[in-house]
Amino acid sequence: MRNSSSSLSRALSLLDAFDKGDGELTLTELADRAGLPKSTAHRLVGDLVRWRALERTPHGLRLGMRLFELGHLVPSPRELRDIALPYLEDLHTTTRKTVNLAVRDGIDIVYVEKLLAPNEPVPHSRAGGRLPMHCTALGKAILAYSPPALLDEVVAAGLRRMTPKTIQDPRALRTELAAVRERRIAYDVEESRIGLHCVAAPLFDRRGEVVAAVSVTGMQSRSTARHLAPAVLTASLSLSRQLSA
Amino acid sequence: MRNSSSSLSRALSLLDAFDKGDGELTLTELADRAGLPKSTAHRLVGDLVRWRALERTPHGLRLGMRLFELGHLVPSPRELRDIALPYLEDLHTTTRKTVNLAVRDGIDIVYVEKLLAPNEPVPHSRAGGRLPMHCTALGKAILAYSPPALLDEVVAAGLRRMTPKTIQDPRALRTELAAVRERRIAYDVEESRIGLHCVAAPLFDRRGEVVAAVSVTGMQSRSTARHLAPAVLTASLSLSRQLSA
DNA sequence: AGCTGGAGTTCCGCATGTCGGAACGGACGC
DNA sequence: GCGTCCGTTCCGACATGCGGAACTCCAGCT
Repeated sequence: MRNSSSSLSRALSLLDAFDKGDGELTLTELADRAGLPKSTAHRLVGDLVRWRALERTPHGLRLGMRLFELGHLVPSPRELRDIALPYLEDLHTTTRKTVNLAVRDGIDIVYVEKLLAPNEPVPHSRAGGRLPMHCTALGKAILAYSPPALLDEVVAAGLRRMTPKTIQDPRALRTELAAVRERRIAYDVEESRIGLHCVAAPLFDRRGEVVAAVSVTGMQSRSTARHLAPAVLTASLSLSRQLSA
Repeated sequence: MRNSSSSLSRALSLLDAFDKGDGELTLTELADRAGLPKSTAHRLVGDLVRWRALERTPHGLRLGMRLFELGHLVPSPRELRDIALPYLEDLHTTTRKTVNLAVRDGIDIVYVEKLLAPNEPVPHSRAGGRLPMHCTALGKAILAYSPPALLDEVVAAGLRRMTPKTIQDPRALRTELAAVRERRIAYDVEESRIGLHCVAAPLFDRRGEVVAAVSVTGMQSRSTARHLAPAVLTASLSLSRQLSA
């Protein structure tokens, strides 16, 4: 098995152990999660700490500043964010809601930027966070304009149920996406989290391919969501034009 | 030499090759920068691509989304940012200037968050960016309240000249830091970039140790900088109190 | 076309660096 | 003072990473 054999991929599996929530792990926990013998983990961790992918704390290990730095250098989200930020801010000040920018990554979306609504408490997603496409407005906006093969992938991976309202039937998802194409707007009606509504619109690059989506979220009713659709759509059109320049 | 011998550190040196500006490199460039034979680089890159630390593009390789994700999970900046954001926003709306939050990393500061002034063009630093401590208000604010050994390290590393006004004399730096301690405010008068003024104040955790600093920047004159000092100081005190909770 | 330079990829034998069980040592907390 | 769970060290066997060299492919010249 070429996959887990190389010492590099063993080391990377150590880093993977951190994306399930907890910010701090002991060496033993780390070795267990990564499925490595303690002594192997120990040696690899030594290198990772030296490079500052990991940091030692009094009680264990956690991800280090080097990863923070590199994460901010990743070109695809960085360039998109730099262009989009002014538009997102406009949307934020006019709607006074939480504004999101996300890109596709495999069959998920990854949040690139999130401008929080003033009073809102902790959101359930964050910049750098990942959610499935089928249950988010952002994801559906992107999926609706992607090649059909992507939808097949999403369906094949299974439409995981996040709330009682999550779309789980592939046929229902198909007709939903057709509706999205008609409006150029996608909704999420408590499909990723109960109580959460969201309106999103796709963003296209100069080749006319979907690369990302914008959304406004955090409202309580379906009707306010509909009410905000024009603002989101307008922002998405301006931004797509900017991305084509 | 244990350092460059392990295959893991070779792989990490490939990632290091990206932090000098350019977002996209060819395999050969990458191998050269990392000082590795092409065939070795090729094999390692294969693993990194599989893990999505790197992505292949038509013309080369660039940092991948996995690093973006992990970068946002790094606890120390993340937790600080989450707590500080509301205070930064207050400072931003009241001053209408660019607001920065940075932590110390070795003898540099690393920007954790940056709220841009509305009209300002491209700033010279960004979230995830790194600058020396001795030539920035943020750095001096942190350095002034750090153990003396740190100052020695900074001096030993050499006070690199960024502009004609950069402090290069260790004695001058010492007296400057004493002044910072007296005011609880640090200034940067075109010491990191000509035309750029900055006011910063330190942030303390519950143990009374400096962990970070806030600043307001982007003004043209020394007097407006002085004028904004009370706002920065107030924000830093509130924030320090919050960090102690 | 034909050539040339530089890109990425493949091959394969050598030996180097990795593997991991097991044993050690230290810090808690019961 | 005893058990437990942590991190660290050791070392022989061996698997794996190493990298020079050779190959292919494409783009741009002449």
